[in-house]
Amino acid sequence: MKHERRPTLREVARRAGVGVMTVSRVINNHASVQPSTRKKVEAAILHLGYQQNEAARLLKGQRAKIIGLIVPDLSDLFFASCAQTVQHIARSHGYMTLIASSDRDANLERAEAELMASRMISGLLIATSENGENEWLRKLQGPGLSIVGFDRPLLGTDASSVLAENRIGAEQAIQHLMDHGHKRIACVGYDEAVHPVSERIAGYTHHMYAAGLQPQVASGLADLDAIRHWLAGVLASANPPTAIFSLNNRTSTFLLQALAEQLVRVPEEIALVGFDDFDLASLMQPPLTTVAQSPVDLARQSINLLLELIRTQKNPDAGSSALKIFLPSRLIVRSSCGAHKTG
Amino acid sequence: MKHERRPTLREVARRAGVGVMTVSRVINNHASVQPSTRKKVEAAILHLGYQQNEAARLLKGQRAKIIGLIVPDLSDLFFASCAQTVQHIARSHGYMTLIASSDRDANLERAEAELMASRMISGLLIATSENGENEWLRKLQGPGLSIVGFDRPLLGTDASSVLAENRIGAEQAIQHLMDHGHKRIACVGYDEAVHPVSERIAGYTHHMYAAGLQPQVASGLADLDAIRHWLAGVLASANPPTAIFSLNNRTSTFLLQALAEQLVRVPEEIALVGFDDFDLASLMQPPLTTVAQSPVDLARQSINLLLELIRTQKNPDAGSSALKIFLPSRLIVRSSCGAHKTG
DNA sequence: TTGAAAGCGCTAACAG
DNA sequence: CTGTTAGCGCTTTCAA
Repeated sequence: MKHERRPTLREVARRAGVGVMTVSRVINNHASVQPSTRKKVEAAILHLGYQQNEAARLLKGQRAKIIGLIVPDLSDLFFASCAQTVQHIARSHGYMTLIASSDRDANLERAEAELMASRMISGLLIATSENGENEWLRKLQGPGLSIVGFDRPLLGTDASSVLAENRIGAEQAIQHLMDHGHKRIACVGYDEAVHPVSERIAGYTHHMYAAGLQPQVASGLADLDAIRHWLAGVLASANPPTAIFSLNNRTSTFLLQALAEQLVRVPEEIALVGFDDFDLASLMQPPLTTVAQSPVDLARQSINLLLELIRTQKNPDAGSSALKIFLPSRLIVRSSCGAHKTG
Repeated sequence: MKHERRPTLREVARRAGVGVMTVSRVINNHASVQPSTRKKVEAAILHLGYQQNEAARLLKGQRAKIIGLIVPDLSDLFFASCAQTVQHIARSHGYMTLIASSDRDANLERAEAELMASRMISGLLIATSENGENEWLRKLQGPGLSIVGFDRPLLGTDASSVLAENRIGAEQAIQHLMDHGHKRIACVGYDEAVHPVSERIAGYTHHMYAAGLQPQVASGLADLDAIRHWLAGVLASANPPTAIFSLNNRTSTFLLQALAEQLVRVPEEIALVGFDDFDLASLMQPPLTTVAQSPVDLARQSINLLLELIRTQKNPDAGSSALKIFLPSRLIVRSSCGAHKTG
């Protein structure tokens, strides 16, 4: 089989009996082209199966019809769902998606972002792992490259971001527990440096204080053993908590496991509410009450915003400040909180 | 802030006091360049922070340092883990990764693949959703574009693929159940048209026959209600199965749920082994015995093979046939199969 | 071993 | 409204 070169603009032009610029104009929906001419050109394009050569466009300084997506960890189901949605919507707008995991490393994230930028992507969607100010990002935000943050704000830049209502979500959870009479509510988890988690902790803490209760947060507990150890400790204390607010879905399942091991009945002896819903939450024993946030909604809003920025070429150079869009979180009441009685 | 153009080959050449071609040669490690010249050029490159302009290279017919990855569903944890690994290894070799979900649609898959190919990617990694012959893929396999399949073979092409031992995995599971005295073993699941699942069914069926037992497969059961209905049916039958082999991890969890609802004790009354391990399998009640296959290994082997093909530019045009690499699966014995006693 | 020239396919700028 | 020209930054070809 012979290697067929793809037809070029020139060939289309010749076949349509016009100049190359006319064809270029037709393709880019530029200015006015006589309808009759346009017809001829379109016929030729169709006949030859012409497709733009992006490399040539790039060389002329145009942007690639590609958006970049950077997440902390692609094998995290939350971000995987985001990626699925982003890619889906991007495609429907004619964009392909370049993906990268930052492995929770701000330096790697920066390197990936710069690599993407050097490839002339049109937009960058980023769930940053940079917990501090993001100075380098500002420099990438050149003309033509739109940037949107999601799940975590882009501190120190004027890029907009789409975030979940982590504070309010935590308050909902705590309030629910309070409504059921709990006063000693512990807060457990890890990754407290990342924005969503720190917001949850803040929501918890403030809400406890507001109710005149003493917050009690145990952070840095990332694995089952750490949870076991912490649990044994509080169970042996004078006034063990009657309820636990778990900051991550991993800790939620570990807590369930550890509580079962220590023969603590949930929710009778200790109630549990976890942040972040997950597939199997309803199949746990007992079914887990969670604060849910939808990765699909988050991703949809983010990519739509990004596409909108690309379309309008709104360069926030003019000192416009970072817009923050918050998405609601929702308390899904199952059994582990004690609101429904199990068996 | 002024928009700084990136330095070009010409500028490097001028600074080094040589011609552009010399610089190009240095960059591409071409033929012989006088060491002293090379030194000067390298210094200039470093000083100016020169980076290649890929668009220009593409225009000259070179391949982009990009690999494409197509999976059926990015929000499936198995494929998400693959994506994470692929991207990780690709990056370490200087490649970025373009990703797409085919949404289990062979036509969409084809469109994505062609789009990627038209972007001059160097390699394509694909877990195909085309259950039949893959004629169009053959045409993409031009010179310069290497293709590797993973998880599912690329039928009708001479592209190699990396697969899991689905048949043997199923046999392991069935044999384990037989070793514990089970004779009436049902096989339940869905997606029986996709290669890995059909292989599991084949493994199950053959192994049952080989042991002189009657296979009993119920397929197309994709949700909890379907599972419930099926279970109620078999429980009411004259000779209900004493063990179930679940083809998908979704069905495994649904079965656990349905069995609990019908007050069937696992593993005492019915034993259960599921295909595909997952994060929470060990935290289920009872902990699930599963046949595990590692997405990380699968992805690693696949991307490494692909990178090797790219490196050697092995064009299988010469009629070399599709190589198939099989990765072992592993039976993880927990409690649901009855080998360990719970409580 | 090195350099000069040609041109990949496209679009911006200018002519007509 | 339409066509011509001039490169974008690189690599291939050919000459020195």
